Amino acid sequence: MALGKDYATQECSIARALEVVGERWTLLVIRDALYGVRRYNDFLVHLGIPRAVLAARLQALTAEGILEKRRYQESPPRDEYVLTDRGIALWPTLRSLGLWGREHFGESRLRWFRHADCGTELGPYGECPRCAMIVPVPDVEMAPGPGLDRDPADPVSRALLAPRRLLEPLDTDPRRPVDGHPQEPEGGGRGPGGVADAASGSGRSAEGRPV
Amino acid sequence: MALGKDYATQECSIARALEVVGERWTLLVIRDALYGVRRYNDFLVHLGIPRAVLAARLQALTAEGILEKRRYQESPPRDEYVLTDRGIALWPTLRSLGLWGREHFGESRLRWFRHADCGTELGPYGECPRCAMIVPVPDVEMAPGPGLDRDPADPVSRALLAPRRLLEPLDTDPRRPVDGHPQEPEGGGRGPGGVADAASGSGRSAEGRPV
DNA sequence: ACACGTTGGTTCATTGACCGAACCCAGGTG
DNA sequence: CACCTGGGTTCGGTCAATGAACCAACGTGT
Repeated sequence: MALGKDYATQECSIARALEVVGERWTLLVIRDALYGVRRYNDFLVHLGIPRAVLAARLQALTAEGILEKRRYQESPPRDEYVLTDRGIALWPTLRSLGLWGREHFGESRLRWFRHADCGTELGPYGECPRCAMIVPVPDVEMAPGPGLDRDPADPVSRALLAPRRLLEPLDTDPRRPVDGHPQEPEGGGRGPGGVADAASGSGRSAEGRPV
Repeated sequence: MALGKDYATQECSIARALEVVGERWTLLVIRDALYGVRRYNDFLVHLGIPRAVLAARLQALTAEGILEKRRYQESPPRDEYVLTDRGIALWPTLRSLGLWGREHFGESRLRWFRHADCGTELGPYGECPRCAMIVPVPDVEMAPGPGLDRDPADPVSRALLAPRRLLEPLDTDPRRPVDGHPQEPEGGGRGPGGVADAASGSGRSAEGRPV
């Protein structure tokens, strides 16, 4: 990896982490993966990243055990890149970084993050203030804020406008069948409806509060 | 800044943040600043960063309001770079990133971070489990762990071996007069009553916040 | 007086990463 | 059989990073 030569002399977990995710685009790829992006082409159009760079990043992240490449259909062989636990564990870091960016450089709020179970907006550490717990990543619901463009050009941004849970597979092609939900085997009335389920919770939006 | 052209199209606070701190070396400079490094030469020898790159990073960080360049002596004019509140606010992000690096790629523990008031090790979000509060950055005490090299080559790493609070100015030159900051004799056992300084009390905005 | 060290830079040639565009290939589709 | 889509690889041009050298202001030793 590019940074290894120099960062290796740093005896520091931060430097070690940056060797893995510190290159350009890498954290944005992981962010997109948290948002549900899984396919090469979706990363490509959403990030506007050069193809060669994206291929290199996906390969490196797979080699580091942050993404997992897996085939989701055979007939025309198609692969998707899914976050592993190691990748999902970066959520607090990205949450923290995004919060810092908004507080110090953002003019208006672009996205809300709420606890899907109760609709309460997450605190700075990804906790639900009402439930007094750290919200598991699949239970974080993402919704567009007032500052977000309501009519983006690319289909991935368009698909991300609907309120949705983190990690929920993004479907930009309606013909593609939704393969069984990897997470949330929870029973309470929350069926494997995917996008439709998240949209049905839009009535809770009034409960969100600005920080 | 280098990444602005492409990241600007990303409507995302994470991308915004990465425009500011996403370039190579930048987060390591901020990490060192949190550890108490303040002088050009100390950054240089500790990071092993090319001089031109360090100068560019320090200038950019100063322009972004993350560092503040200030003169600490006149006779030979000498400047130091000190973290602003905006820079200190990156502590949770760096803490989170370092934790991820250690848990997933670190073989042994390199540093401890404790609540200086009670000696309890910090939790994953920078909180003190015993006091049930987010520990203000100047009250975080850093101590070397078992995996850290006990006899490093450069004087900055050597100075960082002593247990010390974050933001406490590092002094690699014993002749340098300490301006208003009580200086810690090396190797000293330390108690909760110690150092009460840390740069005009910045970073205490979250003091006592329950978690 | 004068050489030399320290701090904080700048300049410069070389290297390496990033960039966009073009090309490629396997497997459908009309 | 031409053409489209997904998922890449290849290739020249550009731009930033690198390390070494140079610079300048000030102090210190002799």
